[in-house]
Amino acid sequence: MTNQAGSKTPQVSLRTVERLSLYRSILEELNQEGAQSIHSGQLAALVDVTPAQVRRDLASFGSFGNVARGYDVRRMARTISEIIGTDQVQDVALIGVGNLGRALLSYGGFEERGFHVSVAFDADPNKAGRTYAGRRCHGIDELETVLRASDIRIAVLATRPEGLQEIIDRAAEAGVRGFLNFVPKMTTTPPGCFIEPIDISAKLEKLSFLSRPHDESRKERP
Amino acid sequence: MTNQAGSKTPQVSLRTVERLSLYRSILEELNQEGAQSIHSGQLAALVDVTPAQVRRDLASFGSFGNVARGYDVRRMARTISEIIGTDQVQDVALIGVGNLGRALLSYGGFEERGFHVSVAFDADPNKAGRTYAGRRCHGIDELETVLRASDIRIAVLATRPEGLQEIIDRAAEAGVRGFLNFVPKMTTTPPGCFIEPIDISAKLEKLSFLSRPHDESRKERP
DNA sequence: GTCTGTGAAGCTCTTCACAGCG
DNA sequence: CGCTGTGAAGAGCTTCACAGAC
Repeated sequence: MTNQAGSKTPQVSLRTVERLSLYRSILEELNQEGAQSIHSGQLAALVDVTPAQVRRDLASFGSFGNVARGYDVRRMARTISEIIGTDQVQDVALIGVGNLGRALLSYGGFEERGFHVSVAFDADPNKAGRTYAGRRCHGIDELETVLRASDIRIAVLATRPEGLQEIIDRAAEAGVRGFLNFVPKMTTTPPGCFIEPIDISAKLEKLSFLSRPHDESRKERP
Repeated sequence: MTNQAGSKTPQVSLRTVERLSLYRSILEELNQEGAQSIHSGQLAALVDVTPAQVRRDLASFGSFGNVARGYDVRRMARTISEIIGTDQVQDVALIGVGNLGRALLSYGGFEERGFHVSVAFDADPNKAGRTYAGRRCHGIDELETVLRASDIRIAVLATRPEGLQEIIDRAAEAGVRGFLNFVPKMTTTPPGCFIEPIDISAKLEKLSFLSRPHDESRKERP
């Protein structure tokens, strides 16, 4: 299927990657339940997309389907993990230990999916040195040192809006490449980095728009 | 540009709505700072899209720009609020008062954007009756009664995965149309409803993919 | 000159539909 | 048969580029 000659282009589209996460968690479940293989149509029904979409997504990094049996559940889950980069547990930093930050520290869901929040930071001197959900909270002044020492590449941002950009820039300088940003504030992305914003209020606004009284004529699963 | 003859189709695309949220929060800020009007290029720079995109988005619900002055900041913010449906404060229900739920209750950002978490529910009988961040927590058995009494149309889901679908179906039955779902579990959307999933681990997986070592040749702002 | 609103082009992602294989 | 992988068509969104207004 010839991507580009001898190039390093993986050419998996972002939309595809987002669905790969879905496929993987479903496949992981199926594997638990003892399923060996699955057809594109079945997987499609479980994640609510078309069978063609599933086939294309899975074919986008090579062909793994067997005509008779469909896709090997275990193998496909493993392959997706390798593509995403979660075949080994990754350490993640949490910056900002306020209400949301503490909730994230207590949240068990990350571990299941291959992420471990190993360090926490907060600008508040009263919080630095304390322990939250088993993790010691460092002061912001230790940001570079600790990030570098732990070789952290992904950080979750849950600070106040003030000074956010500076924290991003410093973390990027210390080797962090991906930021999951819960702070509703526009940011500038340092070169080579990626910021994934989660603006909860914006999602509510989207829902508000969708669920206004009128507005027949719209699909349910946007 | 003729949408459809005399129909009520607003035909604002979902992508556009998501950007409208952005525009609005920026416009609100600008208004605070005393700005009267703004050009598409300036707004575009602030939200990191092309000027053409801004013009098309804003033109998608009628023309409001003045050639000389650009767009009226105050008026545009108000118009967007009307489109989204946040021109009046909307009551929102929180279902599930665990770590994440409590963090959301303490989060002040909703009020600023026109949402008020007015009621909370939890399946745990120990939590029902207690008060969190000033809101009384109801038992799940009161779901229909309270939702109906408050005429709630949007709910935030932060429960355990078990029983999630039943809660969604019951809430939908009680008039809720939009769900902001933090629970990482596949759900079936009741007819006429909208579910906006926020899967934090999936976002981390996306970042993990993007920030793998290789992978030159990719834009920074996905 | 500057800036908006918008046809038309371009691009990306999705779906169709079928060859090929077991 | 039924299913995968995929060229080709389709749908949707973005950008270009320019007419018209000032």
